[in-house]
Formats: sequence, C-alpha cells, structure tokens
Amino acid sequence: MPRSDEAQAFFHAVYSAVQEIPPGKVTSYGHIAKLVGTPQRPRQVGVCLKHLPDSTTTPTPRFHHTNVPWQRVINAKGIVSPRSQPSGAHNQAAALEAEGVTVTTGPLGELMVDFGEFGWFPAVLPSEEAQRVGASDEEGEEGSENGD
DNA sequence: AATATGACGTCAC
DNA sequence: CGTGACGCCATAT
Repeated sequence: MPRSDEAQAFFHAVYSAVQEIPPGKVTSYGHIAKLVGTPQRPRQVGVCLKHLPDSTTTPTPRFHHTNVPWQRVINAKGIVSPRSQPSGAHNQAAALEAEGVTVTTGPLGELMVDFGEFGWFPAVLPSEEAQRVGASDEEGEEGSENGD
C-alpha cells in the first residue's frame, strides 16, 4: 500500500464523501470526484472503492467495506458499473435494493437506477445550478430531487 | 522500470 | 443519439 500522502488524502476524501450518501440514495463517481475537488479523476474514485479495505483482512482500517456505502456509487449513466466480475455488480444491485433502491435490469443485463428518484446531489456547485436554470428549452423535465 | 488495465466522464465526430 | 479517443493515476504484470 505504498500510496503517497497525497493519494492517501484522496482516498480519505473519497471515502468520507461516500459515507455522506444517505441510505436509499445513489450518486455517480464523477460527482464524488467533484466533491473531493478532483473532477477529472472519476476513475480514481473507482480505484478507491476497489481497494476499499476489508475490516477482517486489515488491522485497523479507518474505512472499510463495512462502514463505507460503496454500493451507493454508480456511474453517470445511472447504471451499476459492470466491472470485471458480474456477480460483483449484481451484488451491488442487491445491496441497493436492500436499502430500498429500485434497480431495473435492461435488455443487456445492465443494472439501471433512476437518478431522478434515487439520485443524490449534495453540494452542487453554484455554477452548475446556474447552468441548470440557464437551460432555456426543456420539455421532458421532471421534478428535482432532494434528500436532505 | 516500463507497459497494460480499469468500480469513469467528457468532448468530438 | 451511438461510437471513438483522450485524460487520469493507482495497481498489476
């Protein structure tokens, strides 16, 4: 685990941000990346969760697979990242449903989650808010969402 | 030490 | 609106 201090800080920030996600809600890697101040590294967020330590295999990890709701993080397409092991994604979907999140399976087996219903967007930057409002022509605009 | 991958996102075409 | 290319950087070979 030769991670530099900076990298370690990044990991820490990511884990903390993920812990902020309330049960029954989901968000994207990109959003977490933004929250931690590195919007250009959504992939690294995935790396963090991938290397999320297990409370049983590690001595005293500050964050581990049990206290970090890694399951609530999906990709921007609103789909559970297929990653390498299908069972993993399926497991994630199951964990989400266990929290009350409705996961629908697409024709290709993609595990889709409705962001408009379960999406969690905490510290949306003012610039984005402005951009949202700036959109002039919207037709299929559904209501916004807010969990907290 | 160098090269290949990946739990992603955005832009260009 | 689908596909391709690039950026990013910790891990794995």
